[in-house]
Amino acid sequence: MKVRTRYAPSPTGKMHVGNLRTALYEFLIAKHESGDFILRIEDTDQERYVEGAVDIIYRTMEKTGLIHDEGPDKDKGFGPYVQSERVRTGLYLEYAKQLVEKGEAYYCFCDKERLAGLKSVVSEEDGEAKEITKYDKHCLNLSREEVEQNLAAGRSYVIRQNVPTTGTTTFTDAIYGEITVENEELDDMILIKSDGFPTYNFANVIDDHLMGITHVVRGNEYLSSTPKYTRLYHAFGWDEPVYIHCPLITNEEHKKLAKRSGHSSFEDLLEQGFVTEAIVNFIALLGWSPSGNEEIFSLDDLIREFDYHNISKSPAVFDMQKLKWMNSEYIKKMDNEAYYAEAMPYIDKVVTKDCDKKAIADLVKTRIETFCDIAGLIDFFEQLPEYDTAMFTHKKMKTDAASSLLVLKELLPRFEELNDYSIPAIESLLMGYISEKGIKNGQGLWPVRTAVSGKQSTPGGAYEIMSILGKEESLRRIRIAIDKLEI
RNA sequence: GGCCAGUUGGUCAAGCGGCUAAGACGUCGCCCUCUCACGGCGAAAACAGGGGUUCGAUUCCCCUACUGGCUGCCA
Repeated sequence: MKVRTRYAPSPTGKMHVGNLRTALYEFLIAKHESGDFILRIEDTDQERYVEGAVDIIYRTMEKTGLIHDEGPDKDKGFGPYVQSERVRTGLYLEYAKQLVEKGEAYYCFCDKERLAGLKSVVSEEDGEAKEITKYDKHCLNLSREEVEQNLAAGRSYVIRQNVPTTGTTTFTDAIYGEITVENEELDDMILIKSDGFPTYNFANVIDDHLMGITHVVRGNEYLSSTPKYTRLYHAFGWDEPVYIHCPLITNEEHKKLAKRSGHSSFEDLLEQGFVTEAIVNFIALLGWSPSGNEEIFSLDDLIREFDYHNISKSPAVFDMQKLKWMNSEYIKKMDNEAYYAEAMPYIDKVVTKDCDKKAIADLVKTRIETFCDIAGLIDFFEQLPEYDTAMFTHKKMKTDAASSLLVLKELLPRFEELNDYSIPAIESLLMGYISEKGIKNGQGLWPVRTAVSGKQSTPGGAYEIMSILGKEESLRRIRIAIDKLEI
């Protein structure tokens, strides 16, 4: 049987990394087996619907390369692929009625007030009070006539699943194995809401079946409601898909990754200067591990390597440090054209004067983890910072204020005469001077680099910096240094 | 509170009855070096606790602890 997976997001805002990982795994499972990957929009909750969220989903999937074979924009006959459109066909209600006929579901006319009366308050260990509701099957006792009357009278209703109060329900998850729960623990969940829309819990089962989905990937948080889905499949006489529940992704405090973490969404990460491929690579490895020791994977590599059986059971902390490392690996491997295109906007923001910005980009390439790091490294090209002459004293370089002053004063006229400020020309001038004086490289180069940058550490050395600054600015900075040192 | 699940170094993780318990990030040290990086080499660092089963448990079973999830006309 052909593998068919689906990514079924609710359009409620940004692309959470947990959702992105789910989409990625669904995509990889399908593509690993040359199967179909379907996009279905689950917008059954109009209250949470966010304008533009669907576009974010499209954009993210395209940018990350998770291209779907079927979806709202690529109807292959299983559509519509948007649940609100499916509601209009009346299909969910039809299926719900089938269950009512079978005694697996029932109409419920209870109002909010009665439901509220069912709540029992329980106090958690941390002192917080929690309300718990379990429906008491009150409306299950309604006779067929009473139901008909209520319906005819236009009373507001929902349709609930009828779960037996005895026995157990068992399902199998590909990661967690066999899980059995007491039916007593299962609430009669709502299938059709009073606004006529199906709940996620119901629509999800119907659509997965109708669309021929073979593997369902979703977060661990659905593990507890899966028995209810199993009952639904059984009630209809349908085969269940393979369930693949993924461990949660948490923040450093081991709490579910929340919006305020600042790196919870794909968009946040892009803003923070991360490369799309690195994000995808990193997320793939959160909760899944390949058979070998390799960690850098392109999407194609992942398709080849991915085996969902190796998904782990325990939650994974979203480790920014490792993402940064991985990002730096991707930056180092980028070809020049792509790298310049990405880096240039960040450089332009800091360096406004005319100079060889590609040279700046080159200097910074092996020194950044994210593109946002660029600004802090190259600010001195734009403007010589205020600095203290103590910086000229360096024990290991065997330099101090006096020796530096001497070096700079001797070098100044030579640089004034020099017209070719290319790296090789500057290098030969400096190295010529150093060997002529019989001093160590550091003794000659440290003062120059310091003078010309005004910083303790810089990307690149004296040659590179002077070459980028050009003759005029280099001389100006050397003279400033001399002035400072002479006081 | 109830139910479900999880627990290998700080983090991601391999392991699937017998190993000096991989690898990666991070940390630290050394080398390279005009600084910072890059690169190279190396070090420290882990099986939550207690019972079983077994000749032998990180691996299997039970209990405890801790963590997380669910307990919505949200998904």
